[in-house]
Amino acid sequence: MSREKEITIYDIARELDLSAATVSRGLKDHPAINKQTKKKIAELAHKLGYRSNTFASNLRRQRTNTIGVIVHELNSHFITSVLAGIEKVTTEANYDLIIGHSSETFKKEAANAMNLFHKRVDGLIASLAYDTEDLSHFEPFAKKGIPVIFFDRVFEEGEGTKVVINNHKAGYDAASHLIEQGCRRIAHVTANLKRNVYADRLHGFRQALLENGLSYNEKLVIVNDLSEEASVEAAKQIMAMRPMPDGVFITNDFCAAVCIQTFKDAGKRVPEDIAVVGFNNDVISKIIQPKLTTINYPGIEMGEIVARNLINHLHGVANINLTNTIIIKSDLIIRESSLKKKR
Amino acid sequence: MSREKEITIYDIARELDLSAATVSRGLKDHPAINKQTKKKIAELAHKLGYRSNTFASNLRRQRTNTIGVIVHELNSHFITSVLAGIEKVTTEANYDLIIGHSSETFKKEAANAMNLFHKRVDGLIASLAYDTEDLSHFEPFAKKGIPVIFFDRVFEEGEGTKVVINNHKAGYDAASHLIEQGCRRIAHVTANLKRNVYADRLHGFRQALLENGLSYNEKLVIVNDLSEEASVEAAKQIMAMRPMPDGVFITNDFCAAVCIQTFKDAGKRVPEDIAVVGFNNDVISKIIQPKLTTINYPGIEMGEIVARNLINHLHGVANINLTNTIIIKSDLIIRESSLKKKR
DNA sequence: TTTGAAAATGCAACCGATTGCATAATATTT
DNA sequence: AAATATTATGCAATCGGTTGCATTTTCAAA
Repeated sequence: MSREKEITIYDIARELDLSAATVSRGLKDHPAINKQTKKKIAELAHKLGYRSNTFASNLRRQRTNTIGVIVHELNSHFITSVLAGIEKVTTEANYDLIIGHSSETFKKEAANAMNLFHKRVDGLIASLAYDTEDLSHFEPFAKKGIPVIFFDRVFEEGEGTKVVINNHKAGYDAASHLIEQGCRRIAHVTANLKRNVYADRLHGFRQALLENGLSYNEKLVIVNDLSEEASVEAAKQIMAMRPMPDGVFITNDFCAAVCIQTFKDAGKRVPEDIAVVGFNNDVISKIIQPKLTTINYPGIEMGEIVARNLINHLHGVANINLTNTIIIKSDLIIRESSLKKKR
Repeated sequence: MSREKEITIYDIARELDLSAATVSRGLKDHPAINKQTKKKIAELAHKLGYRSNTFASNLRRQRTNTIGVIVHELNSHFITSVLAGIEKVTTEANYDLIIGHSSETFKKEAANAMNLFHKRVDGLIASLAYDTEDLSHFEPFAKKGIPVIFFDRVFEEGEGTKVVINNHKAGYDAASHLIEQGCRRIAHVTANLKRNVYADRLHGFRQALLENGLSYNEKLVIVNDLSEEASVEAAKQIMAMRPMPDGVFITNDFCAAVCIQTFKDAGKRVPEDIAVVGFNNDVISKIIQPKLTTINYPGIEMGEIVARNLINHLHGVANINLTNTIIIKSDLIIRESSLKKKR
């Protein structure tokens, strides 16, 4: 394990009988440097295994070329898609990424925010945890003028820029589809209504009912934490409702999958006895039986849009403080779990 | 957006009429500094909103207190568990984490490795991509004496330290269980046999067959890439085998779920017509119908062990170059998909 | 009061890349 | 050949924390 000495621009400068300034400029293709010189520098740098010292550079330049991302979880298809989109754009723009996840807790979210703040990210992208109820942990960023963009799980009253899907429309579409399939008594399983995504979907859901002459009944709305146990429980509650609902809009595919399983275990048929619409278009939606009708989020596009906006702001070609909300469209994907009418 | 000035130790030193050296030592609880002084420093630092400049510190100390992690994917329960374990240990030891994922391609894995190398991580933890066939991209680390530990997907011939589960035993257990359930013609769906995890499972599988007086038939072994399409295809191949196998050991839960679905669509009953054992104990294994018998990896423990070993090495209290392989046990979790004998 | 040891603090040289400004080298024009 | 413009390079300060060694302060022992 022979520890090689670290090569610096000074080593290169000495060997080529140049100044460190020239080497520094040469390495980053500065126009004032002679092409021949640049070539010699690049070659020697490569030969010696030179690697730029980011710390020295960051220290001097007072920026990090790093963007922080805080997500509520990693193990969802949607989130990894968004990350892929962010990654694509940031990589192209030569920014590094630091990803933190909050495991859906406010505490870890705040800790992550502080951590990224201390790491001096140039910008931050965040999706809020399940129980986050104020944004004070992002204030240090605002004070230092570090841009923050929220996506998906946002705080509607909050200041910053937000990128979301039209959750209201998604809820409206889901309910309309169920009604169109002949459902007349539709339940809804959702989560923390303080979170915009869930509240908006509920509003859309409700509007669709009312517009179609159905009544909106709060007793048919179940709020839980979308865990496995809670999902089983929700399914049981639904089956115990009298009369039993003939359709349900469940705001999460995993939860929907568990509910369907529970329905089936109890001898109910999906979609005949009860039609189900989920949310997210997670991998699971295509594997379960019957395949799940769901709402598709364009994760990659969302990630790209978020990242692009942030980077444009950092480059000064746009200002996110002028934009407030960007809405991305989402689609209903119809599969068997909701098809009462055979086509 | 008032951009606050950044506070440095010099600001604190000036205000308290101390030297920067004392402030620096005071902030990190150096024993030579007077308790009163430390307190004053800490208070003022807090009051002014001081944040340490990592770049200056890293530049001077020539280390980063950062550990790099390269995984093949993020969206698996196993991987996120491992990450949680790593995170726990590294956080306690005050190390930061940079996580990169290769999307199962060698190319991205190598790019990630270079990136982490340039970021000067103090150590690296990696699980190899599907198609990685040599470890030359990790050589720069070796040359600089930066420790690298591999987990799960490793290169058995490779130098470095490895942490794995006993894949041979897992394969053996899976096959033994199927045999014990009365299966006599058992197929196996697996992936790239150059990857240790798959090769070892196959060996164990084979040994169990032979020990139980069954013959090992290569024609019953399907090698694919575990994608959705490949899984459907594999299931069809199995159904086309004559006579059709009465059991199958599939080395991935997702693939197993798709196969089961395909079997059911074709009118085959699981486990009556064909018993299925998966691998990973992914969330999905509990949702599908019938629930999937599978092998459980202790992800969190694996992450903790990997991280602990790395950090001990960095702290000089252990030397990973002396250890070669650490094997963690795994268990067979029996659910309905393999239970031919009713209990 | 002097002395010695222990405790607390300061000095100053790093770490390596960047960049405004000055200067040198070369090319172009009179 | 001299003067001017153009191109290429160098000087030196700067970013902010760290650390070996020197120095000062404090306090107890002689």
